[in-house]
This record gives sequence, C-alpha cells and structure tokens, in this order.
Amino acid sequence: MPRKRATIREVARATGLSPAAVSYALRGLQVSEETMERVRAAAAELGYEADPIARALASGRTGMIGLLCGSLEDLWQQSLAVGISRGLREKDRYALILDAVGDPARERALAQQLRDQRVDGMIVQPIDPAAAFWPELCESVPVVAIGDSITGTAGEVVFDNRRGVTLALEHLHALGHRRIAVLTPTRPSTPDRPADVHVSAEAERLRLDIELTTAPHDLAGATATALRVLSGEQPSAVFCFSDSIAYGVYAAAAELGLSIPGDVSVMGYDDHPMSGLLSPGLTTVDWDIDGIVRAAVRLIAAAADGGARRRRVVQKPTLRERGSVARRSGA
Amino acid sequence: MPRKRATIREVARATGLSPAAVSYALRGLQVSEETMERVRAAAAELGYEADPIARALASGRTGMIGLLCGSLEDLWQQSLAVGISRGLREKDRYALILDAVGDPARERALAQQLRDQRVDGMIVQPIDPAAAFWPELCESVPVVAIGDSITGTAGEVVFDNRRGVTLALEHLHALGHRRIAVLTPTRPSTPDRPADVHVSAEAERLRLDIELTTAPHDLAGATATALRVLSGEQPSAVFCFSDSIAYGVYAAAAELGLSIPGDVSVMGYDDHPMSGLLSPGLTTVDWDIDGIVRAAVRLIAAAADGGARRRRVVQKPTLRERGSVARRSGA
DNA sequence: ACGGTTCAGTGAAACGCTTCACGAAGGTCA
DNA sequence: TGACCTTCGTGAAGCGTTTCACTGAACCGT
Repeated sequence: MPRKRATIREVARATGLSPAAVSYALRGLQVSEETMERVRAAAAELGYEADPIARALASGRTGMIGLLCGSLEDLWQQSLAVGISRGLREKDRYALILDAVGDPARERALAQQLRDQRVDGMIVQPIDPAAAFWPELCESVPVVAIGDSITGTAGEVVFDNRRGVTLALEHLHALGHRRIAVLTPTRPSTPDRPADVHVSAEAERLRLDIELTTAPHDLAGATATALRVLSGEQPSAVFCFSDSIAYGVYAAAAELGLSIPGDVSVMGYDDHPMSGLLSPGLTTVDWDIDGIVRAAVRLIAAAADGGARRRRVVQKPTLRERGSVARRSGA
Repeated sequence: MPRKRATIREVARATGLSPAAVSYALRGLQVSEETMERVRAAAAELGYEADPIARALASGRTGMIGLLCGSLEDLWQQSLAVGISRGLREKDRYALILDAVGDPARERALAQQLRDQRVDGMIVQPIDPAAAFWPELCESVPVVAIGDSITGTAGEVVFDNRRGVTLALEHLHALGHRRIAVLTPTRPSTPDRPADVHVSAEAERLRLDIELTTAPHDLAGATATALRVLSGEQPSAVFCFSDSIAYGVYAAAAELGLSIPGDVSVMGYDDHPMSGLLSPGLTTVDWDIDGIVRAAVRLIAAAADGGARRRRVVQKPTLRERGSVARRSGA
C-alpha cells in the first residue's frame, strides 16, 4: 500500500504554522530565516514534496516548457529536441516533447493541449506557420518559433531559407546541374511553405528544371519515394529538404546501383551528425544546430520569466561540402 | 486579452444542469442519451474543453504515460521514443518523454517527478535496474521496464542480453578475433549492468582477450573514445554496446586511416536504421525495435487500465550481418 | 505617546474538476 | 397498492496548492 504522501497541511501542523506560511517558506518568500529553516526541517522530516499538479492548478504555472516538433521522424528534429531538452534542464526547467507527425491538424490540437497543460511557454517548429490559430495562442502563452516566422510570438529563431536554398541551388547550378529533383517533407494539407516558394523563385532565376516531390522523413518512406524519383526521367541531382530524406536517396541509389555522385548528385539540408559518416559524405546546408538550441532556450526562458521583449534571431546557413555533389557528368 | 475559458460551471448553467451532471455527461457516464446530447451541444457552443490540470487534481489520473529514457543521445533510444510516442497515441494516450542523460541519480529524480505528475503509468529503460527505489515506486504507479528487469514492475520487455552478447562474440570468435575492445555506454556510478557480466562470462568461455571501455553515445564523444582505443594496442575487433557508439568507431577509423573491416572489425548492438546505410554496413545485433514498441505499448496500456497481470516478454536478438566484420587478417 | 511603516504570519477563497452519498421519478412485480 | 429497483440527476465535499486581504506586533522618528 503506497503510503499517502504528506501534504502542506501536515507540515503546517507539525510546525504549528498555517499552510500559507509553509507555502511561502518553502518558496523562500515573506518569512523569517528562522521559520524558513524550521519549515524546511519539518518538510524533510515528513518527506514532503509539493504536488506539481495542485501547484499548477492554483498558480497557473508549471515550470514546464512545451516543445512541439513538426515531425520527430526527422533525425535532425530529434537532435534538436534532445538539445533543447538538455538546454532547458540547465535552466531548471523541463521540456514536454510532442510530435505533430507532420500533420497540421495535429499541430493545432497539440499546441492547445500544451496550453491547457499550463506550460510556461512553448517552442514550436511549425509545420504551418501561417495557420490562423497561432496569433490567438500566442496571446495566452509565450511562444518561440524555430524555422519559420509566426506572427505574435515572444521570440523567433528563423532560418534564412531563401539564403539556404540559394546556397544549395547555386552550388548545383555551378556544377552544371539543370534538371534537379527536389524532395520536400510531406505535408498532408498545408499550403506552400515559404521554403518551397524560395525554391521556385530561385529555380526561375537560375533557369533550372525543377521537379518537386514530397517525401516522408523516415528512412523506409523516403527510400520508396526516392526510388520512384530516380527511376523516372532521371535528374542529374536531387536536392532534399532534410538530411533524413537524403538518406533515403542514398538507400535508393544503392538499390538501383547508381553511384553518388557519379550518376546522381545529392544535396541535403540541416547537417545531421550522421551525414559526415556516409560515403560519400553528404553535402548539405548547415544550420548550426547548437546555435539554434542556445538561442531558442535563451528566448523561451526569458519570455517565460516575463521578459516580454519580442526578439528575433536570424539564422544564417553555411554550405558544408562533402562528397555527394559533383560536376554533372557529360556536361 | 485572452478571453477566459469556459468552465464546467458555465456549461452547467447553460444547460440548466448541475456541474456534476455535466461532468458525467461529457464522459458518457450515468446520464440519459438526451442530456448527453444537450450537454455536448452546449459545450461545443461555449467552446468548452475540460481542464486537464483540474481533472488530474480531482481524479488523480492524467491519461499520460511517462517514458523515461536512459540516454536520449543514443539514436536507437531516440527511435524507440518516437515509436512509443506514436504507439501510445494510437491508444489515445500520450507520452511524456524524459531523458536521464545516463545519470542514475537523475533517473531516480525524474522517475519520482513522473509519479508526481500523476502519469497513469511509465515505461522505463533503466540505467540502474537494481536501484533500491524501483520496487517502492512500482507500488504507486504501474511501471513497464524495457531492457533489463526491475522487480515489482507491471510488465517487462526484457532483452536476452546473454544471447545477444553470445551472438556477437561467437561471431567474432568464429572469424578469428581474439583481442577485442568492448565499448559500453558511460554510466557514471552504476554497478555492473547485467550485460557487462555476460560479456565477461562469454569472454572467459571463448578465451577472448577483452578490454572494456566506457563511451558516451553522442558521435563526438564516442569518436574521441574510439580514437583512444584504436590508437592503443590495437584490437582486431571492436564490439560496441550500441550502434551509436559504433558510429563513433567508424569516424575514428576514418580519421586514423584504418579500413573497416580490413584493419579492424566493428560489431554493433541495436540495429538503428542508419546502420544499413554506412559503408560497409554495420554488422549488428538486431532487437526488432517494432516488436519492442508494440509489446511495451500493449503492456503499459493494459497496466494503466488496471489489468494488473504481471507480464514478461523476452526479446530474442538476431545477428544482422552486413559488412563491418570480417575474418581477422593474418589469422 | 502617537501616526506611519515594515515584518511575519493568518484565514479563507479561489483554481476547475471529480466523486460520494443520497433523493425523486418512474417502472415492475406480486 | 405498496415494496422494491433502476435510472437520472443533485449538493457538497474534496483534491493540495497559492494568493489576496488583512492583523498584530515591533519599530521608527518626532
């Protein structure tokens, strides 16, 4: 039988104080050093620990930060989640990680659920940054967006995707690639993401022959998609909007007996640690994940503590050349 | 100004019922079809949604399942977490993912925190399965252990690590390897894990010359450790207790100009999706992650619903041969 | 000795829900 | 018809905190 836990009332009785006094004392508020010590001792004695649920109900705060990922199947987002989780812990907060599974509807539901959980703030990597519910949500809880911009947030770490896309596409263009397959993450029912727009614009500018296809983040799914794309009218290069998807292209190429970059060049986006281990190494657009983590943690911690300045950090990409992109053969 | 949310009382007023009746109605209990409909309509009208915190305080349950990972830096555990998270969602529950960062003390703290959060149950991949607090904890909340066995759990998915170790070591032995470096996950202050014991026993039986070293799961850390191990009195094979660590060996080998498996064979443990993409592919011990996820989800769901049968699923490993282990050169 | 501050601590009302014990109809049965 | 169930619903007591408004007491300068 699980011995019933001590409540604040019992500590109060043990010390001869009121529950209110104990509540204050345990949080180091409003009471004399001496009673504080007395209360602490009694609490330790009774093995008392505040009940987070009751606390949340009464105070409306939990110390938690919600982390809403667009799709945790993406290895890069997994890394991001782990990083943020640790960064937050160093700030004595802790993260509630949720996965929208690439579904905008789920994204909305989970965001609201997070708010209902009384998180002190949330970090979001939005699937649909233009969705109508965001501004409203931002009014009831501090939100920090990562990736794309959301109106109303308390802070943002936005990626200069235009620059990232330019970097990738210009590199491919410079090496003679014209016919390029672009694989972007599956988004069941979302309108064009900003990143997609950049791709079109840049393709136009460089006079590239682009073919856009959506692909899932998981290896099996991405492989299947890549198989289709590579079996069709074969592009000389594939530009993947996440390293996870690029891994699928590697698998597909292996299956089809195509060599990278001999038969087809592959360009990634994100720079996941594993990308350097493949052979050839994946040439990709590096977003400095540590910097993103630090910025996001700093922003949300400040916002959750009430420092309500709306800050915006723009993340600049770097092209990380490894071996997966080469001059187009026969060009 | 965030319009105050509707409470159950307002729904009660709107329908002319008591709050109690509304509470029952919304959960499909004890009331006539007709009122149920009426309540639902009113709730929808007012945009009412039950407050999970208040609900948790009053009922002592949350619908959440805690997932306590030993070290999320391990890619395999990341996959496991994602899988479980999804599996749970299909059961209309949702997971609270926590990361013990490989630290037994943190493991204890987080486990208790989870209990305080009133999770309906928790899935644990214990760092220190023998720790004294587990049995006590198991009495106040259903626990399902993954990996190693914990006394008092409501269910377990244990790995037959003895068999896994045998599989790996016998394979290496059969190919002529005698001098083998073993890299196990860093555990700051934990006594020997069962798996380690199996390694020693098996090494004895096969007359292997084993050198045990601990390594972190993250790529940079694992690489550093591997660098040290490979630079010393070079073993002909390295057996890593997680694929993540094996990735570090790949990186170190590349840095040292050693070929795998020409100069050194590498054996993994887990079978992460990326292992098949490396060249050479990582030969590893496959634990059927999908099976584990399914079993764990089933067990915890049953336990959380009160079906208190203590079930134990034993997971059998398979040797997945790819290219990273070869006959010892010169043997 | 007297208003005016501060300090330490108190009582009671939230917070928004669940649940227990009970009651009023209405139906059934002999 | 009256005893007995069932069904549907109610009132009120929690759940364990926090926080607001307030009270004595001590202390200050004059």
